[in-house]
Amino acid sequence: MSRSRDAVHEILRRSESFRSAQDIFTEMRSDGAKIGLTTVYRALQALNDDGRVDVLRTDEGEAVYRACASDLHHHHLVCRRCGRTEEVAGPDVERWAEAIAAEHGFADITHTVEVFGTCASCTGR
Amino acid sequence: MSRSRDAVHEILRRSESFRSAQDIFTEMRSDGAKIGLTTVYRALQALNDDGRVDVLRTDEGEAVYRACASDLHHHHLVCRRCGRTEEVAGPDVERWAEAIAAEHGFADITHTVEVFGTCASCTGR
DNA sequence: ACAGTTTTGACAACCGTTTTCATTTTCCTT
DNA sequence: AAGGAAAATGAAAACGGTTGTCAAAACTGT
Ligand SMILES: [Mn+2]
Ligand SMILES: [Mn+2]
Ligand SMILES: [Zn+2]
Ligand SMILES: [Zn+2]
Repeated sequence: MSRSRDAVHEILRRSESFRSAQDIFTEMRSDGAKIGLTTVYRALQALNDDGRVDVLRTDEGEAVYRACASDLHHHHLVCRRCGRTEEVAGPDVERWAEAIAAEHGFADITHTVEVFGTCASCTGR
Repeated sequence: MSRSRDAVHEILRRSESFRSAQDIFTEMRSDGAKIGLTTVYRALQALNDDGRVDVLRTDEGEAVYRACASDLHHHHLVCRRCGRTEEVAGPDVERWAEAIAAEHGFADITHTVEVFGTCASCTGR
């Protein structure tokens, strides 16, 4: 797997915010690329397995993807209006998750933390 | 809306962990209740609107529900093995979310924080 | 060039959720 | 109690995102 995986990754790297599979598919097609929706899904899934993209679920249950800017563990601050996304580090949250888990006897911890809000430029309008 | 909403709420209150709509529907039917899947979905949605149940999405995108033990804002510590769930308060996380959002000029903040791990009794085996 | 392997994409199948709509139940006014 | 408006219900169809199928196409090394 390589040709189309790179193409999908490239789209994601050029994107400002999270994108859905269908969304990516549509853009590639209208750019003249001859790619199938299935392949887009496969590429996204492979990229995610390799830790090169983050995936998160919208409240409506759609999976949206974004190329990670940093290789390190991080979280997201997403504008619910325009989709703009900041990657933020959260040492405090990490510690909290570990502590609260230990306190309840839970091991082998992972966590999901997403913050949603209205970004500065969207607040103005 | 009332009869079936209460029934669904009751199922949830008796449950130890998060339950899916289909799951609840199956249990109610095999208990002899004459209820439709649609009504279960409507009940869950109403209960969630009223803040009486929490909903979260599994990694597979299925919505799972649980009656809130506390009326206050809280988060979840979920055993990925057996589904056991603890409700945990996180003043530190709340502060962190507010701070990180303000720092980036985001307003009108909400956040989702879920911690997954293996609970004490599941670790033993 | 050849055979073997991997990748691809049109299409169908899937699964959870929502919509539709006709029927039933509940509630309110006589 | 009777009648009628309003809300609730459920079977079935529609929907939307995702995954599976399978034959064709693109690579791989020899
Ligand atoms: Mn990221
Ligand atoms: Mn809860
Ligand atoms: Zn914005
Ligand atoms: Zn457990």
